Amino acid sequence: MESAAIPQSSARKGYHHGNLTEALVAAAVALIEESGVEALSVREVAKRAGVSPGAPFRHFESRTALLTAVAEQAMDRFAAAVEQALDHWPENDPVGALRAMGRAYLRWATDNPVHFRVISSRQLIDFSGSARMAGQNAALQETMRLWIERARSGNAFRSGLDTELILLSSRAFVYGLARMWCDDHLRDWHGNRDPKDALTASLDAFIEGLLRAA
Amino acid sequence: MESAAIPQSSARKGYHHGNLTEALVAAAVALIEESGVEALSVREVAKRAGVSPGAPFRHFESRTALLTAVAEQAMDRFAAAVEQALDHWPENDPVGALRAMGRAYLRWATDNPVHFRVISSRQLIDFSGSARMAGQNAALQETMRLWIERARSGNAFRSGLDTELILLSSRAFVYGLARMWCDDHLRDWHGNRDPKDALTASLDAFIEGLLRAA
DNA sequence: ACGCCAAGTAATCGCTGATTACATAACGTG
DNA sequence: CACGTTATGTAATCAGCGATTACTTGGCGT
Repeated sequence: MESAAIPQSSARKGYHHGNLTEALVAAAVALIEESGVEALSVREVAKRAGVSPGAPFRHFESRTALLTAVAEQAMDRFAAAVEQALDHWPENDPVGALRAMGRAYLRWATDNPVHFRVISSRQLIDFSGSARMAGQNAALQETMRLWIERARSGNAFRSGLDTELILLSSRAFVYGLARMWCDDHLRDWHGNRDPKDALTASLDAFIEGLLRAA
Repeated sequence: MESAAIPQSSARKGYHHGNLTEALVAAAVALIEESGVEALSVREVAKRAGVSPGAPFRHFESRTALLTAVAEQAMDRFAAAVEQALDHWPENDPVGALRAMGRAYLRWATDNPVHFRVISSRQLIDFSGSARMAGQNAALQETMRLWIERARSGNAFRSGLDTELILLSSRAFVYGLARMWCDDHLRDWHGNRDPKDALTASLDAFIEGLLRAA
C-alpha cells in the first residue's frame, strides 16, 4: 500500500540496481500477497525487480532466506501492531490490556492472512536462523507474561491457574482463532454474526472464562 | 505401521501394476511422514511404486489431487480416532465427552503432526474438491455440537454462552493447541511439565473456564 | 589513473509437474 | 478362440524452478 516506500526498479542507476535487497523483499511481499507463499518464485521476484534470474542469490542464500527476510519484515509489522495497542495502557487494567493485545493480534492476522501464515510457520521459513524473529517472538511472549502476572497480582484469575498455563492457553486460543481464519476454516461459516465479530466475541468469552467468577 | 495393508510393488502381475492407485497413496503417505509435505514429489512416489514418472497422472490429475487423496485417508484415521473416543459414552456426561474428544483430537495431532497439517490446510490440498473430507469435517462438528447442546441442556455452562460461540471457541482452542505443536511453537518450551501434558492441562483448564462456577 | 571487489549477467545443471504419442495387456463379444 | 476396444503402463519431451558457475561490469578508495 505504501508503494512510495518501495524502491522502484527505475531507481537503477545503470549496471547496478541501487538497493536490490530491499527491492527484492518488497517484490516478494507483493507477490506473496497476490498469489500466496507457494507461488513465490525467485525468478518471478527477479523479473519484477528487473534483474536477471541469478541476481537475487547475490543477496539471499536461498529461496528460504528470501522468504525469511519477508517474514522478518512482516513480523516487525505484526509486533508493532500488537505493541502499539498496549501503548500507555494503565497498569491497573491488566485484563483490559490482554484483551487489547488479543484484538490487535486478531486484527492483524485477519488483515494479513498470508503473511500471518508465513510468520507463524516453522516449515516455510528458517525461524531458528533468524535471531530477529526469535527475539521479537520472545519479546511478545514476555509482554504477555508481564500483563498476566499483573492480573494475577490483582487476583483477577480463577484459582488453580499458574502463569505458564494461562500463557500457553492464551497463545493457543488466539493462535487457533487466527489460523482458523487464515486457513479458511470459516468458509462455510453459517452463524448469525459476522465472522470477524464472532472471533472477537469468542476472544472475550475466553478471557471471561479465565477470570474469577463475579 | 501396518505395512501388510500396503500393496507392494511386487504385487505387479506383469505390465500392469495391480492396484497402483492405492500403492501411490501409500507411498505418498510414507514419503510425507519421512520428509514432510513440501518434499512430496510425484516422481519420487512413482519411483517408490516402481513405475514410470508419468504413470501417477493416469490415476491423479495433479500433484494436488494425489495430496488430496492422502489427506482423505488421513482424515479417515483422524475422524475414526476422535469418534472412537466417544464410543458408548454416557449421555449424562457431556462435559466428559467433550474432554475426551479434545484429548483424542490432541493425541492424534501430536502423534501425526505432518498429516494433521495436511488435513487442516486449505492451501496444500483441494478441500472443496473433496466431498469426503468436507463431509467428515461437518460430521465432526455436528458431533461436537450435539454434546455441547447436551451439556447446555444440563445447565453445565456459564450463562451468556450460546452453542455457536462455544463451538467456535472449542474448535479454535483445540486447533490452536494442535497447530502450536505441529508448527513447532513449543520448541523452546521451558515450562515445568512435559509439553504434551501441558497441552492436556491447558485443555482441561479451558473446559473448566466454560463451566458454571462451582 | 588504476586496480580491487561488490554486484550484476549468461549459461548451465538437475529436478520438478505436466503433456503427448505410443505400447502393452486385460477384457468383453462375435 | 480371435478380435477390437479400453484401461493402464512407458518414453520422450516441455517449461519452470532453485541453485551454481564463470564471466563482465562499473563504482570506490588509494
